[in-house]
Amino acid sequence: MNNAGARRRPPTIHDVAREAGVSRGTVSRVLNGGHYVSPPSLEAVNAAIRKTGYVVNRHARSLITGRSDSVGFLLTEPQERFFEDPNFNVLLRGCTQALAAHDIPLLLMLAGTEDERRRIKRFITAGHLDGVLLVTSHSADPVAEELHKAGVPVVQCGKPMRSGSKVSYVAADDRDGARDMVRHLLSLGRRRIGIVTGPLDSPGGVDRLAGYREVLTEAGLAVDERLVVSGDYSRAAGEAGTERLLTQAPDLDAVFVASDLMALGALTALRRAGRRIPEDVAVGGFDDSIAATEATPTLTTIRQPYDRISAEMVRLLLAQLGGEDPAAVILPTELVRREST
Amino acid sequence: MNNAGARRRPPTIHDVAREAGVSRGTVSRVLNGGHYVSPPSLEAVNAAIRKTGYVVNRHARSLITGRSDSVGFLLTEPQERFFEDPNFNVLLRGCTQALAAHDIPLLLMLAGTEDERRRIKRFITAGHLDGVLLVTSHSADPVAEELHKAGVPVVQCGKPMRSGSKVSYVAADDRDGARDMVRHLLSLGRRRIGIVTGPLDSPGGVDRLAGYREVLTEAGLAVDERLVVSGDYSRAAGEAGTERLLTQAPDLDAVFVASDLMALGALTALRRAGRRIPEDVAVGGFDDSIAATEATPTLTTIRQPYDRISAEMVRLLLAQLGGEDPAAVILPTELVRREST
DNA sequence: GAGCAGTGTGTGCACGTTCCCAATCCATCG
DNA sequence: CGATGGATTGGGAACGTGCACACACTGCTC
Repeated sequence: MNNAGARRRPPTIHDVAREAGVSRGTVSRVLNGGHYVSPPSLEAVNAAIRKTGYVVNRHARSLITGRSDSVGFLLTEPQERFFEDPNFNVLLRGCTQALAAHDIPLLLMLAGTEDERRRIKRFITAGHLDGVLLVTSHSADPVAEELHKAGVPVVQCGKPMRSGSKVSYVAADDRDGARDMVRHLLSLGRRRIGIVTGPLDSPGGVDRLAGYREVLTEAGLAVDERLVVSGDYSRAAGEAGTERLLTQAPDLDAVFVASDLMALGALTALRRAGRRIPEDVAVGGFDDSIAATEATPTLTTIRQPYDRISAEMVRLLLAQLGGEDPAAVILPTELVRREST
Repeated sequence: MNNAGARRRPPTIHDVAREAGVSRGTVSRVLNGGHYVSPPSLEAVNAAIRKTGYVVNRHARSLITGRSDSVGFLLTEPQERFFEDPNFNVLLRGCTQALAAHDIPLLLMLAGTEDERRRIKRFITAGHLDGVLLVTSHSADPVAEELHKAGVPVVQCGKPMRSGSKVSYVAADDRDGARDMVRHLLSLGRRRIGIVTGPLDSPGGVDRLAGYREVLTEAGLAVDERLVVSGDYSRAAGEAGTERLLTQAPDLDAVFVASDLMALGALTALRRAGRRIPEDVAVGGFDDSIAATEATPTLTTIRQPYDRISAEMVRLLLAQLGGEDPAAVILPTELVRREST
């Protein structure tokens, strides 16, 4: 007889208690920190756990504690963006690993359509999740606020649009990063610096543009509005935006593109227009995603510390679960110089 | 007073029963299919559910049913590959959505290191998951077999290495796809066709190579071993492999590269060697990933129906959960012609 | 030696659900 | 008219755990 496939009934806390010669209560105490347990009991229980192969039943525990000991990773973004943009993956992996270190499973929730959003919102507010890590690039999204209002701990990636919001978030210092890049371009002697911005309904997009304006003004250069076009971080937008720039200001000698993915599009557009990079036009990106090193030429960019961002998101969420108040973390960026400037 | 953040106690099945004027049992029956419930009761219960906003407590349910009503998506792959290869994302999204349609949450588990593998294996075999969707590109991986032996339903993406295995899997018809591509290259008049294979410890890699050999032999061409090098689906391997090909067989006029990602590397290597694509060397990829359309020139490739693959994986898993036996599904591929040939 | 504080241990209850069995109702049949 | 049986309903028990409480024991103080 082949009985592979027949799952045996897993050992319970009772089995462990019997094996160790103690009561359920003592086993439970060992499982939850080991306070008020004598050394002999502790040892006996641990031995029994090893022997029986006991693993706590999370459902029974959750039923009584009211916690689920799991968190959700919510991505509210059109589906194509998820494939196209490697940054989501980096964040997803970072969060998964940071949580794994705490033995907390991560539930992946993709809310592309309005229908999915509704379903997911109901799932979360039903109390099936202790908290939510939220990733979205158009931060006007009300979902963070809604979940927070419903009493669900949330940490958002990127600054929320509404300034009065009490939602936790982790973001890179967009404005400072933009300043660094534009100063770098100026230091190369470039004076006609264009910009393809991020979405201007998000603080990330707004702040990068603000840094650009600030440095130019500071350098005594008037901001020429023909050098400013807006995009949405996608590759296609980078290409289209750069084409507009070339039309509006054919004399540009540098472009600051607010995401690496858009910068790839910019390279395509510039090459098609016969401009050499970086000789004719220097190109600066933002993110330092995997795309930056794979591009030809490799891309000078502003590095966002994604590994730290995901680690901080998890840290803030766990802190909230521990009763602390929501908080904000701004992380520094760094200029990475490569061939495109 | 601001009491946002105070989660109210959610309504239970008792509340619904009281509201509807029936017993818990009746509510439970409505929740689980509505058999043996009179129309008036059914209506009353549904009204009460709407009124109270009741959502079933999955933990309490799982505790008694022994099911968790959630499945895991397990990726056993070095971490970099997860970022680099867009195909994983496509699969991940496909599975998430197919499961969402059944209201089944997906837990993401990334097993890059040996330590993570152990932790995850313990988690799964502890019964916290009803089943596992497994994605790996080196299918010699014993984890599928192990989980299956432990009684956990598994569906693997890609054919397992061990032929005696009873593990469910979904795969594209690798051999047939390879045949189509090589026939296509032959039809263009190419006669010195190189190949950069996938990992040869996986059926996918082996089968694509087999298809290549088969068509060449069928066409009366001897297989020149200098035209065969092996890779691992990564971009870097594609570049290195193509360089080796150019050294071993400088007269090649086409390359069949066993993944689109490797094909990107091949384009780089060929361009560096001064070969025009497709005039001097035609390049054919495999996958039809997002990379294929973003490459310059765009890539002729063999389309793997990823959307159908993920849908079938979920279907097979749910079938197993319903008591059906493991099964295998092979899906047809399709040649997509673009600029590189 | 009684009282007390602190440590260690066992037990009953509750969490919210499903499952199972018994009870009831009603229509049909002999 | 009683028996039969299917449809419908209610309620007890159980799932495995954490928590509150009661109790036992120790060592110390007065």
